Amino acid sequence: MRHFINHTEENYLKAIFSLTGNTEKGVSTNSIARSLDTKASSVTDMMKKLSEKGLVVYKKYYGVSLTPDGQKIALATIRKHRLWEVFLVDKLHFNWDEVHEIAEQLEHIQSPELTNRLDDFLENPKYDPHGDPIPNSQGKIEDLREKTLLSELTIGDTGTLVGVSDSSSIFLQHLERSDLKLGTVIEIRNVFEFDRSLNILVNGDEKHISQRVADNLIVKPQ
Amino acid sequence: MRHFINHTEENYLKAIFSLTGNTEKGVSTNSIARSLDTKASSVTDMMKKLSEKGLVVYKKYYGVSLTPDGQKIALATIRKHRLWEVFLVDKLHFNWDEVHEIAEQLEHIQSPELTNRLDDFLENPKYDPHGDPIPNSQGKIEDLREKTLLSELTIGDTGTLVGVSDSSSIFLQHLERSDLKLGTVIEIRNVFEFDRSLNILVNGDEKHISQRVADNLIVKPQ
DNA sequence: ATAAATATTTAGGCTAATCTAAAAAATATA
DNA sequence: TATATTTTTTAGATTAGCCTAAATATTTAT
Repeated sequence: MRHFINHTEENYLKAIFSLTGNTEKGVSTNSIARSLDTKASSVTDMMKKLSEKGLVVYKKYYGVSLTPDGQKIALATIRKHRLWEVFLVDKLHFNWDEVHEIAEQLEHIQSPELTNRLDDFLENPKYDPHGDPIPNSQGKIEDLREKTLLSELTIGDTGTLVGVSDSSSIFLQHLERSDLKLGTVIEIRNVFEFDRSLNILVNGDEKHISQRVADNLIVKPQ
Repeated sequence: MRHFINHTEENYLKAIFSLTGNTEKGVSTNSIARSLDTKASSVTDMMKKLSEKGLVVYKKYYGVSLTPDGQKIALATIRKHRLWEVFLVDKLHFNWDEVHEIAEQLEHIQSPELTNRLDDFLENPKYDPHGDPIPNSQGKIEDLREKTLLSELTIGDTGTLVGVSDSSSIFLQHLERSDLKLGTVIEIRNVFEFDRSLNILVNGDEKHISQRVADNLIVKPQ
């Protein structure tokens, strides 16, 4: 039984997917509302609808989780989003901090054929411009990279920046000003106990970054 | 005063634009309804709305026409549609009969920057895969080609196929089967008075086509 | 010029997605 | 454990876009 999924439903499914993370238990109504900038009562309404469509498991007062079908749609949407981001950066030369809003629109274009051809055109990229892995056409995410947060490293350690946990343009622009891009090699020179801020060596220059920043940098240790 | 224009409104404006053609007078409610596959009463509702937004001139019972603002939006939408069609055919290798539906979705993506960068990426094409001219970023259509319908030519005349009046996939697939693509040179060998059907020479082969087909082929005479 | 046919608008409803405010359930606290 | 706080759901409205059926205006035909 084929369901037609719209824009709005895709956004709800995507939000539930990312809020679920690795945890087992259901996602709260409030957290979904916060993440989609809407009200809890609207979320409740939508959960009833998605539940009837068999895309989420919803029990009153107990939060929601995705069914396999719901997960498939969420992953397909994420796949589209990330592929379009690659297109925007690699082909149209947008900066990595400019692509999110546009990809939010493009991710809702319905045409599996388009998505797969785009994937081929881009030469089947494995990661988007923020280092997030791109699900394959089966919806599977294969991310074999060894990675940790920069804030987990200690003095003397070196890592290559392979991703960011926060893709907001304000954060990405902040990184640019510190010369930090994907692929940049970072060495920890000092960690200050007081506020957990750090001195790092980037392209031969020593810089000072806050814990907040270090917490959002994903690195491959060397 | 910046107005937010959505998907639906863009479709109405586009429909009015193409129904207007070169004529002076307003477009009828019924024709808009037919072209958008909706009801006349829905059109009336929308005309009131668009009229309040200053995008159409609407007087009860007298049909509608676009204001300069409305025309600008219609042309911007057409520009996006045609650029995306070029992308789909030239870069993703879709056939010219497969791109319309997808472009109908892509044309609503809101980002002037995206449109202009796409234009540059495609090397500023002047025509889409069906030979329709692409408005520039100012919304101006510059089509200096001398052209007529194939059905206007007479025996012995030769023309190059530069466009089609009907972009439906059924028609385009029909053309493919007769070896007719943009750029194909066509010579009129015979016109049959009875049904205005014709014999044409295409790539050294003589073919027979109906008047209906000839009426939808736009050629540059030689 | 009048009647018939056609086109358009109005009136009143429907659905999806949202909202606010009130009610109910779950959780935290004393 | 009883009460207070927080979270979630329900109830009832709202808006956009659409619909049908009825009313009205325009156009065509006699």
